[in-house]
Amino acid sequence: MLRISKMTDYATVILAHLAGDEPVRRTAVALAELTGIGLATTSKVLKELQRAGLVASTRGAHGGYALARPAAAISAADIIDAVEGPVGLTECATHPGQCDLESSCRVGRSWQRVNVAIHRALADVKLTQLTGRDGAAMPVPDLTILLGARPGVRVRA
Amino acid sequence: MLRISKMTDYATVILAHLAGDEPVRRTAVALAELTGIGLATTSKVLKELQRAGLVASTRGAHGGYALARPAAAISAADIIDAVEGPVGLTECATHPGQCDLESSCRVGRSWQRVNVAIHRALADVKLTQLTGRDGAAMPVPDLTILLGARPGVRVRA
DNA sequence: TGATACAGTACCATTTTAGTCCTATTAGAC
DNA sequence: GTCTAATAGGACTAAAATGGTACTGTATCA
Ligand code: FES
Ligand code: FES
Repeated sequence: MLRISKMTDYATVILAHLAGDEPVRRTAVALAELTGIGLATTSKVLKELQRAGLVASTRGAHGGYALARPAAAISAADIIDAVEGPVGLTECATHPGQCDLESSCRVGRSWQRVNVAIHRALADVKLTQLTGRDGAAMPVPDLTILLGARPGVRVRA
Repeated sequence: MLRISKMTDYATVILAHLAGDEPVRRTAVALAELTGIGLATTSKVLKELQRAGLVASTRGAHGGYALARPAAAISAADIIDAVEGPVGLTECATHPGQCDLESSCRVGRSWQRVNVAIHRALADVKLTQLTGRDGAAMPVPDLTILLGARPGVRVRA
């Protein structure tokens, strides 16, 4: 099945430790100890998250990292995009026209649609849900794979 | 974003060429020519598809491959599983208990649920839809990410 | 029995991933 | 000011996954 990278998993774990009940600021060292992930790696991940704007950093003494926005406003899709970059579901999807098979292949577009559908689904999964601290059964994101829809026939967006 | 492997894309292209209006049987060589994929690679993919039970093979003269079931009964999930194996979304998901971080990490389970949700979504996307030969806007799989649901609270399954 | 076509698998090259390390920069404390 | 705690940004390496090829064996049919 589809796979998220280890780094993305790390990122989630780290973010979860920053998503306390009120906003906390923690140093990379502290987070490394809390999570059990190697310091260097923790640091690397945090830098990526900061570049992507998911965490805010402060340098110098008493510095550290904190969530840039509330946990409820950070989605699984955000995390994945931050760590893994915006690579598409298929290779052809990202560089259209580059693929040799494109002539005999009517498949690319479809995968691409699956792609956005999944992405959209993941965008509805918030960090609060990933950490499990989100209380009772929440309003379920009514996600609909719109693969079948002809272009423009947006179904239940 | 999440990525399917090139091999999976190949598989889809190949399957698409087997999914004519009525069941066709084609040799690996023919499929390689039709699709533009290298013969060796085509062959490899076909073997995997046959092991997974998606295509049926006949050996010897006049042999070849054909779909093992109607295109409408083959899903994107089937294809991915066949080619990429049953690896989970996270590493921890597949070998529970193996992960060092498992103590400080309450994330694994959640990803796993995301995993099954996506898998379920992909199971509703049929080969007919991937090839685009499925006529008008089809009944949309009413897929629901059930991440928020507490265990047992199955939402709109 | 020979030709055709699949089955299995071992193999290699390339790319991607995971992880480390080093240097620069910023902020605060004394 | 300058020392120290912390992040920023890379370069770099080792290990694994991926994509692709080749070879050997086996089944089927004319
Ligand atoms: S394989 Fe590249 S466009 Fe379909
Ligand atoms: S990282 Fe392995 S269980 Fe969460």
